[in-house]
Amino acid sequence: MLQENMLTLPFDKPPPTRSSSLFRTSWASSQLVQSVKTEPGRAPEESEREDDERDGEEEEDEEEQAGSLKIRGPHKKKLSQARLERVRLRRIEANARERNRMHGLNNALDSLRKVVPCYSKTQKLSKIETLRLAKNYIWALSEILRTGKRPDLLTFVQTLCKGLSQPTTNLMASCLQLNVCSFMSEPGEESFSLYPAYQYHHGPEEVGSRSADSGRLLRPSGSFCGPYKALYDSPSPDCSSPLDAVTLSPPINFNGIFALKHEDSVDYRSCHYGLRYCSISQSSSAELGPYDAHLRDQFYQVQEKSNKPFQSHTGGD
DNA sequence: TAGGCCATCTGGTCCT
DNA sequence: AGGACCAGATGGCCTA
Repeated sequence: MLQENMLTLPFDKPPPTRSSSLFRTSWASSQLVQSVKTEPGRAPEESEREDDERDGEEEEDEEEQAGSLKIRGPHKKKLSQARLERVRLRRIEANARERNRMHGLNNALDSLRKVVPCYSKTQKLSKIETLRLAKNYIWALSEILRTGKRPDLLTFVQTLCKGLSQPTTNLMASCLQLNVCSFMSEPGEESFSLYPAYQYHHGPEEVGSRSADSGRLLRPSGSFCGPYKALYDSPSPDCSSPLDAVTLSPPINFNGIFALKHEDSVDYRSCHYGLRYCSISQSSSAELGPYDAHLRDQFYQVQEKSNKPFQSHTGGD
């Protein structure tokens, strides 16, 4: 009965390997089944329950044989063999349901991953990063609706990256075909962080007040602020959770340089936002909506600004 | 090797 | 009673 239950685990997955979850599931189930079959090496609590159960049966037998009730004070209710089996079976079924439930949750997260602006089949966002990015994305879009202004591309990216880890931010940059190029900081040279959330936690008056060589200069380059500045003037969604502030990764410090990414480490075809720019770059303005055309223009502007220092940097060598 | 991420198991709680 | 949901514990895998 238990064996049968184990074999009908509701998975529609490839054959189990040692590293697959199905393998682990089957293994865990078989372990449990084995423990039910009172194999040696079973968990202590299992054997304890078996002992309780034996004791219970013996006591019941004694009572039946005596033909009278013996009052021995309060004692815990012993489970019959059949009931014990039922409890264990229910536990196995509950485990299967729980697995299904979590699979459903993961499927929903996968769906979410596909609609946030950074989707890569090869480098999946973690659950927490997916949720954070989705929150930022919703917030950014709602700000666009609220202000009715077109976003500055770089600021939009910064907004999306609020509170995200550095690897995720880098992935975002890759998805947007923007590569974070870190150059040697020069004294007095302005740099900015991809983490505007950080500035919120310190208040606007502190923005830009830190020295560049501290690696924490927070003010974005003014030329990139543009119409999307309204986003900075609004409360950050990240302010709601103190935990977010605590767990916020250190801001990336670079000199405000983005450059086109040439390596193909990310599946751009499946990249939601990147695809937009890929397709935009191959279209004429007439084929684009006003918003797409605007974004494309901004993208080119950022590209130009980004490549300038890069070219001068590499050209100087 | 430590830390992050993940899947799974498990017991508790709440609801039907 | 049983299912859904939740959070803690645990162990495996992967990467820096």
